[in-house]
Amino acid sequence: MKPVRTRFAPSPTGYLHVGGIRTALFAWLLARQNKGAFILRFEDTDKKREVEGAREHLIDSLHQLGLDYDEGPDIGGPFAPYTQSERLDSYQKWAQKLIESGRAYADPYTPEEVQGFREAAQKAHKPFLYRNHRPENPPAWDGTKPLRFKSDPKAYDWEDAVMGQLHTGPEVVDDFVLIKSDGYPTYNFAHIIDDAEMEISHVLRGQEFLSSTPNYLNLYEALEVERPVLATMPHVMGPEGNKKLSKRDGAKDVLDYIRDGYLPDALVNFIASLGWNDGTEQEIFSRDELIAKFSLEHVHTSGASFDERRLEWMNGSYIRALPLDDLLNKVADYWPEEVSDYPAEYKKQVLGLVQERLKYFSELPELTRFFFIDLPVNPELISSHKHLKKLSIDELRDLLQQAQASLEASDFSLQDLTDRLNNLLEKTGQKPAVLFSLIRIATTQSPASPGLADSLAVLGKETSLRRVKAQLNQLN
RNA sequence: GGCCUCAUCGUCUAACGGUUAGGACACCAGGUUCUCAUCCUGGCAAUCGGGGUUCGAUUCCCCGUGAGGUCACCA
Repeated sequence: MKPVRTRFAPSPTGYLHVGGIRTALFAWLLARQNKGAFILRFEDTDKKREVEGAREHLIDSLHQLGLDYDEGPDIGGPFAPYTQSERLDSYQKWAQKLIESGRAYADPYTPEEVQGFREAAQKAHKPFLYRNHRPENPPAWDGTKPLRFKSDPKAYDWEDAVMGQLHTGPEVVDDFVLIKSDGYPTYNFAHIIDDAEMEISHVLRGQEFLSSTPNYLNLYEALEVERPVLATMPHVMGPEGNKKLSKRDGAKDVLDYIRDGYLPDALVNFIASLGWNDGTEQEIFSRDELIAKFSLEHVHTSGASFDERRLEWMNGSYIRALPLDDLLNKVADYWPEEVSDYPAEYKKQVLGLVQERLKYFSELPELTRFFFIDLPVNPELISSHKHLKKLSIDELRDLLQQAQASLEASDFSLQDLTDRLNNLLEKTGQKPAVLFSLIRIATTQSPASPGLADSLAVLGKETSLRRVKAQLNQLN
């Protein structure tokens, strides 16, 4: 059995969105499952489209998600270099071989002439086939013209590890460009050569390459190289569900999710669940489980649309499962600015109270700000409260003064606070919905907070009473 | 337009000829001494349409319909 070697081969033209990273994830899972190798390769044969900094960005994305690769542009490997623009000699060598065997020829037409053929085909509502215009006596290839593949059109039946048995007729095989007039190979040529030279065993890629696969099969034959296992991934669709997820339509950079405080494991779990499932009702998979259970046979053939709410839920569930100390480390950069003077122990207590409310880390400031600063008294919170708005100022003040008196005598242990709050309910004859809401608003000045006794215990006596007093001043 | 692929709740999906078509997200209602959240309980909600094959079709076949992809010197 040949070793499993998979690759992720992006072009450095931008960032990775969820759809793009999924192909990388599946290739990575397959490699790890089989104790094989996962390879990163840059396909930078279109210099015009290249984006400054994209390489670093792509590498960072893989690192952040924990998709480690064994060979790549920055770490080298037995088949280096792993950047196509540094492998031009290889493409030249294989191109020569095709020329010698009569399977490649120089394209004598100008781009305008080819464009003319294309438009004529379009007008006639027929697919464009260059080979219908194949020149009878092409000039020798001097490198200034495109080099085209001389295809051998025929029908193909082949097995795709995901799609199953596939069939196409000869009408889809064409004379595509191998090497452009600028000397760089096309993707269609370069990736075939690289995959062969790098001994890639499984090629995973998106459905957009399905129609060109027969061309690749034709080229494999002409090159006399063995073809790898082909596995075609369905598209990840946008939230509308009707369009391939794309940067154009605002698909988010996976690094943005990391920045917003999504956990890599949650992202990986979520992305894997888009188009793959182990056949059971399991939803949450650890990374090790994914490696153990992944299989191409269970990758779906239909596209899945990306629902961010489901990702939020999943991330929240990962956050809740985290030991508090781990969570504390991970959220270190997400606290509100006002946090600087507070000791780690205090932050940990606060975090313990909001852990189950956190869907992603960047929510932390809005959830915890009142633990660190006195927010200005906001009369709206009472005037728009469904119970409190019915009470008079005098009633509100009276209730709050009773609470103040009791809290002044408290040691602010959670137990004592709980007892006192219960006593206050009895003494005032008020429902929690009234009394607790009032104290909660006074001490947090926020529409929502963790439980009252918990919050008071963490805030401490001095802060709590200071805020009660501020609220009382406002009620006078 | 040609070719290719796909089709179960709004969304992610389970059911590889026999189930009251299951789970999860979202949503709604109730419970957990207040809010938000967690947790628990309950609810809403799907096999695109039409033909076959079969004792029996979500499942197999055909035809429609719909969706996506592709037809570049982009990948």
